[in-house]
Amino acid sequence: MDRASVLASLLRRLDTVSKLDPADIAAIRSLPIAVRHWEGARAIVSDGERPSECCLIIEGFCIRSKTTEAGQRQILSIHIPGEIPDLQSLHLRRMDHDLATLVPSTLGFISHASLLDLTHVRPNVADALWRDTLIDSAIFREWIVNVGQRPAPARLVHIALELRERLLAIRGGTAPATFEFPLTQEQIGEALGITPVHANRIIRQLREDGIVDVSRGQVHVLDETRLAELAQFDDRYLHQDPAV
Amino acid sequence: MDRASVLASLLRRLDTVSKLDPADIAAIRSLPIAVRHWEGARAIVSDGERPSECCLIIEGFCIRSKTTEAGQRQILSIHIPGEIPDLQSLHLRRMDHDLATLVPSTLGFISHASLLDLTHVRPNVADALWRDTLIDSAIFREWIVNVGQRPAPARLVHIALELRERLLAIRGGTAPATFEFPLTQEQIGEALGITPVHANRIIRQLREDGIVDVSRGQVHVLDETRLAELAQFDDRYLHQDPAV
DNA sequence: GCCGGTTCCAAACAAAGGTTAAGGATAGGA
DNA sequence: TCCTATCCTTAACCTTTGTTTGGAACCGGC
Repeated sequence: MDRASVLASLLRRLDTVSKLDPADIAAIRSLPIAVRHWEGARAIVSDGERPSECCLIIEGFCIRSKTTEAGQRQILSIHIPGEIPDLQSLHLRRMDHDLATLVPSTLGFISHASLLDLTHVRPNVADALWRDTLIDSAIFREWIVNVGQRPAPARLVHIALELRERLLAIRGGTAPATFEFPLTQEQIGEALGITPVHANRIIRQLREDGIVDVSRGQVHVLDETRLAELAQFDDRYLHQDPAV
Repeated sequence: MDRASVLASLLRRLDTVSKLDPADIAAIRSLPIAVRHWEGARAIVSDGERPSECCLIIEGFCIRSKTTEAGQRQILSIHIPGEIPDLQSLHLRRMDHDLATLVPSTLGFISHASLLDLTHVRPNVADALWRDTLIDSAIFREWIVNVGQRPAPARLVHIALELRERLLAIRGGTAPATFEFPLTQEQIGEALGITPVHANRIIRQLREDGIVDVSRGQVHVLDETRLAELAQFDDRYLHQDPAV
């Protein structure tokens, strides 16, 4: 995925509901972006830092996480191309969590200065970016429900289906039976609030039950019907549809 | 707490970092607000609805929650006077969760139209409100960590200390040993992702251990030192200090 | 082709939390 | 005053998840 098509997917997302006019789109397109490559499993910005730029994912996967004083890490969200996972740093100067790559990635950095400038000159763009951070927030809410209320197997498949849905939104097409899910079992545990040993247990169980196979960084859906029944996934909280 | 002082506490919060000028403040003060009284434990806006106004809490306590298909409720956040718990509805048309009062409350309703208008005319105000929703988001992140990583007793005291800290920010003074915490044990369970029976168990244990007494809608701190040790509460994620 | 690290897998046992069930306290209304 | 509803409390038992541990498989670098 190159820079042009990533900007396209960013623009597509921003354009839902908020009606950007051609000048808004041109202004976003002409934002200065510094493209850099990043190794896998490397920090982009860390808890406590004060970044001066935001990071657009052009290619790859990133995660946000927080580590407790006791040293336990909780993964907060998974991010895909076309997203700006640290947009909040535009108005929250000091990072309260970590952002890191999951796999080797191509990132585009946009300075806070140019983004702030743009939002002040073009209220439509400000609304669209604001809305994007609000969807981020809606995903956090569902993540709380997931970790707080669902049993571990349902937690795993819910997160997997959310990721598939979001990949679909930027790539188009129909829901694939196999898709990328580049987390180790340890990271899956950190996302679900369980130990890696237990993550292994439920992954094995889901495979044996013929529902889904999570392995080697991929998800293979084995039984779409039972998967849907288990996950109880309803995509309304992603606010993808501009009509509603 | 009357309307003027609530607007004052709202303004104080919005004014951190974002530098509102006198005209911005005057514009916020002259927003049309419809004040209404609400019973306790009543819905304000519900999942799926499309509200046309936002709700400023003038007096009382509110909570946001989501209910799964299986009928389990997860409380997502607790809100206090001076906050606008459904500000996100300004750009996310359809509610993806419920907002309800916890106790009898006085609410001030502000139309989306007048708020949108204000943000378009005054970029400073837009930034301040945007920032407010980003802090909301930061609190969700910490809530995920709480539910995902901490054992149940630490979860409870962490939430209690967060609430005390936020009450302090609007009321001023020093941290009180006793403060309001108007949740039943069932609601505490819904907030922490545990059953009411287990909530009762840990509350009793914390009381027996002489750490904290949670009862009759109040928190009484018995041992500030051991409480802090258990909660591992660090208020940085609340982004209250304009200097950092 | 070997080596050291990571990841995955698995079993036995321990602890935390869920379930069910039932009695007791409290407060407002008839 | 009694009645009723809600909340709190407790106990016994069961299920899920954590802990500890060890081994197998895989992979990149030498």
